[in-house]
Amino acid sequence: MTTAKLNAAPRPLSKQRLRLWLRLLRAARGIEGELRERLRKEYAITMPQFDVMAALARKQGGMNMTELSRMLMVSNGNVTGIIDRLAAEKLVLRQAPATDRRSFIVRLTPKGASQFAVVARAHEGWVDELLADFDAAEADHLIEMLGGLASSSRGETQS
Amino acid sequence: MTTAKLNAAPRPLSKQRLRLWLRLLRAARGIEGELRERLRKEYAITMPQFDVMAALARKQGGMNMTELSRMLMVSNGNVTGIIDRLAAEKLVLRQAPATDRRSFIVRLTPKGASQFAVVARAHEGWVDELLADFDAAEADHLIEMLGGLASSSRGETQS
DNA sequence: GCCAGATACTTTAAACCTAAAATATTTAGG
DNA sequence: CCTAAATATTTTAGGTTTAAAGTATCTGGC
Repeated sequence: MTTAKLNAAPRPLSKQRLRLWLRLLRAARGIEGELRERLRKEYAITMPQFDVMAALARKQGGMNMTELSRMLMVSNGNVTGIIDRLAAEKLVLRQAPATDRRSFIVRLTPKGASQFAVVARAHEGWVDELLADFDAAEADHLIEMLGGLASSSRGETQS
Repeated sequence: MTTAKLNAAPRPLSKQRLRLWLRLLRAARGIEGELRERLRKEYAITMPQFDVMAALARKQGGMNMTELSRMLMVSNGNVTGIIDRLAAEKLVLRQAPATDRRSFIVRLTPKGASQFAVVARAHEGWVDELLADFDAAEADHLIEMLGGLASSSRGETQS
C-alpha cells in the first residue's frame, strides 16, 4: 500500500479530535456504568462512595474535604453529602485537628477499611475483565498518552 | 539499554489495567468538566442538553426516547426531564407518529437547529484545543484502541 | 375479539453534581 | 489588637442520574 488509508475521508484534524473525544467519553461511560451496576448489586455501594473510600485507603493519614474534592474532581459541596452517608454507615469518621477548626480529617474506620479491601479486590477483577482487550504494552502506551490530559485541562496550569 | 524499563515496577497486568482505567476516567472527567463549564458560561446550556441536541442534529428524521437514551448511554427515565426542559425552551418538539401512540419522535425545532449549529462550532473548537496534544496519527490510533470498549461492556453482546 | 407479554414512556425516591451564597475560622497587614 | 482577605466547609437551588414501579399501548396466539 503506497497510498495509506484509502477509506479514511480527509477530515480536518479538529473533526478527528472530536471523534476521539466522543469515543473517550463513550468508553468511560460504558465502563463506569458497568462498574456502578456491579458495585450496587454485589456490594450495595455507590460508585462515588467507593471512589471516596479508595482515595482514603491510599492516604493512611486521612484527607480533608478540599483534598478529597480535588482528587476526585468533584465539587467541594458534593463531597459533604457523600461523606455524610459514609459516616452514617460508620465507614468513615470526621476527626477534628487541633490546629484548624475550619477543617477536619476524614478517615476510614476499621470497618470501612476492611470492607473496602473486599470490594476493591472485586473491583480490580472487574476492571481487568472489562479492559481485557489491552495487553501490557497497549495499556502502558494508553496510560502514557492519557497522562497529560486531565491535569492540563482543569486548573493546575492556569497562570 | 538492554533491560527495558528499569523504573517500572513489575506490576501484574490487572494493576496496570486498573491504572489505565483511572487515567481514562480522570481524562474524561477533566475534559467533560471543562466543556460543561464553557457551555454553561458562554451559551447557558447544560452538557446533557447539548448532548441530546447533538444526537438529534445527526438524525434528521428525529429519534424516539428509547433511541436517545441508548445513544447517550443514560437511563430512559432520565431523558424525559432533559427533553421536557428543551421543549420548554422550544428547542425541540415531540411529534406523535400515526402508527404507535406509545412513543413519539423528538426533533430539533428550526430555532433549536440554528442554535445548536452555533454552539457546536464552538464546542468543536474547544475539543480541538483540549486535545491539542494529539496529532492525527495518535488520534487515529487512540480512536482505534477505544473502539471496542464501550460496545462490549454494556448490553450489545449479551447472549 | 380477548388477553398475556412486550414495549414506550413517565413518575418516584434517593443519590449525585454543580455553582453560588452563606458561615466559621484563620492569617496577615496595619 | 483589629480588620480585610483568604481558606474550609456547608447550604441552597436547580439539574442530572439511576433503578424500580406505574401507566398506556401494541402484538401475537388463540
